[in-house]
Parts: sequence; C-alpha cells; structure tokens
Amino acid sequence: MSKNLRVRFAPSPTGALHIGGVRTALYNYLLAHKLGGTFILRIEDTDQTRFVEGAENYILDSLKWLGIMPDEGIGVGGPHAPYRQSERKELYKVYADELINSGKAYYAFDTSEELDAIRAVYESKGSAFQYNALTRVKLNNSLFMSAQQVHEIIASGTPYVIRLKVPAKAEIRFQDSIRDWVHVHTSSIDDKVLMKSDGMPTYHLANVVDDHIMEITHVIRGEEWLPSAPLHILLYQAFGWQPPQFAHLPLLLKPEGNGKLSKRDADLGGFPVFPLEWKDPQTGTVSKGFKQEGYLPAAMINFLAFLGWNPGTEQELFSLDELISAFSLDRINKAGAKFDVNKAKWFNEQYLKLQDVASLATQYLPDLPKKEAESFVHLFLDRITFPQELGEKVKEFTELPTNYEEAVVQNKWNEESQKGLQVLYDTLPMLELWEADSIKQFIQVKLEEAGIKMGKVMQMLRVALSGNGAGPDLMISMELWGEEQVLNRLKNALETFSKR
RNA sequence: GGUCCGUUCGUCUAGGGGUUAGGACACGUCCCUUUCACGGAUGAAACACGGGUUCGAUUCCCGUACGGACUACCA
Repeated sequence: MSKNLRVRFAPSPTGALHIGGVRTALYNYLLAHKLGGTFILRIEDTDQTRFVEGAENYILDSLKWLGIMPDEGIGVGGPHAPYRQSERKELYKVYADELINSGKAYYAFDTSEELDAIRAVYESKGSAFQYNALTRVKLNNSLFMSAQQVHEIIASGTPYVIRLKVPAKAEIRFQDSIRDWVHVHTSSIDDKVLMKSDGMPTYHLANVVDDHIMEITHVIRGEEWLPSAPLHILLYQAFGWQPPQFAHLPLLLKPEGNGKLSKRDADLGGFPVFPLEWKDPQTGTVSKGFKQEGYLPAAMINFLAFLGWNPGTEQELFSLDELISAFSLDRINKAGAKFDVNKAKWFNEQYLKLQDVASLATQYLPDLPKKEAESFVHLFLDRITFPQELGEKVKEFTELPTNYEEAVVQNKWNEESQKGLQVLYDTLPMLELWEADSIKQFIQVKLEEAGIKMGKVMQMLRVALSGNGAGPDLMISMELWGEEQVLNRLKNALETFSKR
C-alpha cells in the first residue's frame, strides 16, 4: 500500500451513460476516496463509427449531478492529459510497434470480408473460428514474410491490422478482488487485433497502455470484461509491465426474467436506465432520466451502492461520506443483481423526508406564498415518492371536487350525516379562529349539541370537501382551504347529495 | 457450439461446518390515525439438484441443472 491508489472510470461516448456504468463509476469513486487515492475519468473513443455527439458532456453532467466527480481526467485535466483516447492515437502506435519489434505481435492483411467468409464456413460446420496459433499459419499475415516483403506490402498502401501473437500453450491466471483466482488457457484466446486498419487502437491495447501510463493500480469494471482480462494480462506481460489489481463487478440485471438490464426493460417497466434525460442526436428519441423522474442524487447513490455491495451491518441509509468510509472491495458480491424499482423508490422516499421543507417549497411550489407552500409540503411529504408530485397534490387539493367517491357516499350518506353536514354548514361561520385545532374542537362541540355522533359524519365530511374518502388530515386541510372555500365546498356537496 | 463467471425468501442481501438461517423492499394482519399515508408491531416467504468429505453440510470438494457474460478491425 505504499503506492498511491489510482482508479479510473473509462466509458465510451456512444450514447447516454447506462445506470450500470454509473455504479461502476461510483465504486471507483468510493474506493479512491476511501483510500486517499485518485479517481480518473478517461474517455475511450477509439471507435470513431460509434461516436455520439454530446455523450461525453452527458457523462460529465451525470457524474456531476450525482456528486461523484473525478479528481483527474476529462473535465479537470491532470498530468497525463489528454484523457481522450482519440487524442492519444500516436502513442498507441509506438507501443504496437514495440510489440512488433519484439516479436510479440504481427501484421495481418486479411480483410474483414475474408474473415467473415471463413467464420461463415466454420459456423456452418458447427464450430467457431479463432484467429490463433493454429490458424494464423494459414492466414494472410507477416509471420512468414521477410521484413522486406512486409515493408513492401505496407508501403503499397495495403490496409493492415496488428495482432497480438498469443502463445499457444500457456496458462494465464490472475487474482480478481471479487472472484479470486481466475485461470484461462491461452488456447481459448484469439490473436486479438491491437491496431485497426484505420490506425486507431482497439480497446484492449489502448486500455492497457493508458492504464499503465496513467499508473492505474486498480481496474474496477463490469463483469463483461472478465473474459478479456486474461488477454490484458498477456499484454502486460508482453510489455513487461506489472498488471493492476482487477475487480470485475457483477452485472445489473433486468427486473423480470434474466439478462442484462437494457433500455428496453426500463421502458417496459416504466423506469429510467439513464441518470439524466437523453435525447439521441441521431434518432431524436428522448429517454427518461432518473433526475427528471424525481430521484434525488443521494437516493440514487445509496440505492446503487447497495446493488452488489453491502456493509455487513443492518444499516441501509448511507450518505456518500458514510459510503466512502464503509466501502471495501471484498464486500462486493459475485452474482448479478436485479434492478428493483420498488427499492429505488423506497430509498427516494427516505431521502425526500430528509429534505429541507423550505427549499422544497420554493423549488416545487414557487407560485405559492412561502408559508402556504411550506404547509403543503408538510401535508404531503409523507405521501409522495417524488418531489414534483407536490405540485400535482396541491393542484388536486386546491381544485373543487368534480365527483365524489361513490363507495363512501353509498355507505355514509344518510339522514344523520346529512343533518351533521347541514349543522356544520350553518354553524362554521361562527367559528372565530380558523385553525386546525379549534376547527376540530368546534366540530366536536356542534355535533354533540345536535346529538350527532362524530363518527357518523366525518367520513362524509371528507368526501364532501375533497371528493375522496382518503387523504391528509382533514382539519389541517380545512385550515388550508380557508373558511370561505370550505363553506362553498360544503354547499356544493349538500346540493349534489340532496338530489339523490 | 466454445471459454469464463455465477446460484440463500418474489427482489436486494447477511451468515457460514452444529443458527429458531438474520435484515431490507414488496405483500398480508394488527396498532397508531374518527380516513389514507407515515410510523410501530407481526406474519407468510429461501440455502437449485445429486454425489462425496465429515460425528454433522446450506456452508468445503466434484458433478448436474439452470442462468449470465464473452466469443468483431465494438467497447
């Protein structure tokens, strides 16, 4: 632990940042902050065909919203700039050449079409083609050409790729922080392309080179990278570098059935998979964001942290700082976690209740007088999941009831309740102090004087005033409606019901 | 197909050779509340299967089943 811990989050700017990627970023952030390390953001944009305008900013905005900004890299700069792989293009070429010169890699001239054709043949025979020690001897590459020949082909402008010469018989092993020892035989690893014919490196090369140059000590990434980890180890070995510590995170799975969580599942389940709203610049399709749905950043962080990790105690609510001190790689699970919206909502409700009433009031009920707005927040905070429901609730509350909950009317509308409501309508104007407690007292007294049991009337009063059989505290509601409004509503209800 | 990874309540998970297998979400019931929600209490609910090892296995090992990831000049 003498070396300073350095971790990175390295997304591709191919679209909106998926929630699984957000969790990966979070775990990297947590570990870095826990151990006084550095959290780096690097953009892996080596596939020019998949580049999407705005994706990089989206990633940055998302991390910013969640409060897990990098210490170094995109958006902040640092000693290893640039942090965008497309801007480091020349660098990878140098390292690829190094492998060529040391005989660890070779030029290959097979075209994509040729390889596709070979794959098709293998597939028709029920097997899969591998570009490896067995097949490379028969393919169009530099392995059995003279230096002169190779030079001529390349000089003539023939497109080429550079492939890693994977040893035929070796066992690759590494100790993953989450999965312990993983071993793979090199016979199952392809001679992967390191440099593409467009001069860009593939993920594998760029990733290994950058992680080494940027002195990354821990690679925390999704499980989808586990199968290529042995290849990466091979690359570190080929360069004579010390590999970082790997930690392959369990996948985030769809809520129903099995499989990786996808945008489609989210649409089906009616919840987002992206932190922020995303408009695809190509198709114009707009995808929902957790932020716009009303999820609080702290709730998202807490929820996400618990998808695949737990503190080992029974505490569930953790602030970001608490997560930092509780976090450790060895408490991460191996198995994938299904995404459960209900749990996400629950976390949001917990954090919503912790929010400052005054700021909720100004933010979500900006058109109301401060004091009134705050009263509404108090009234509804326990009954909502997302803050923007506040506006809907208030609107519903303020509007006159258009219909009355039938079941309640059926049951409770009778001579006694009718008389009760009439008494209240007649006497309420005499109440001096229009305030919840005195309203309650007053109603008690007046009904008692009239010989009517409160229980017979209250439910009906609620329906008369709000239209609904259930809702927030009726006395406080009456206070908020105000005397005139209450009387008006009572009058309307009495008229409507007496026609029955 | 091949390689790799995984499997405790419906879901997220704790635990780990001898436990009444614990918690949370969701669900049911009750209490609180003259309603509902919140809150509290409580209930139902799980060690994939088969072999081994062992006095004893859910826990360790091996198989099987099931699931997943990967298998591109994508990341």
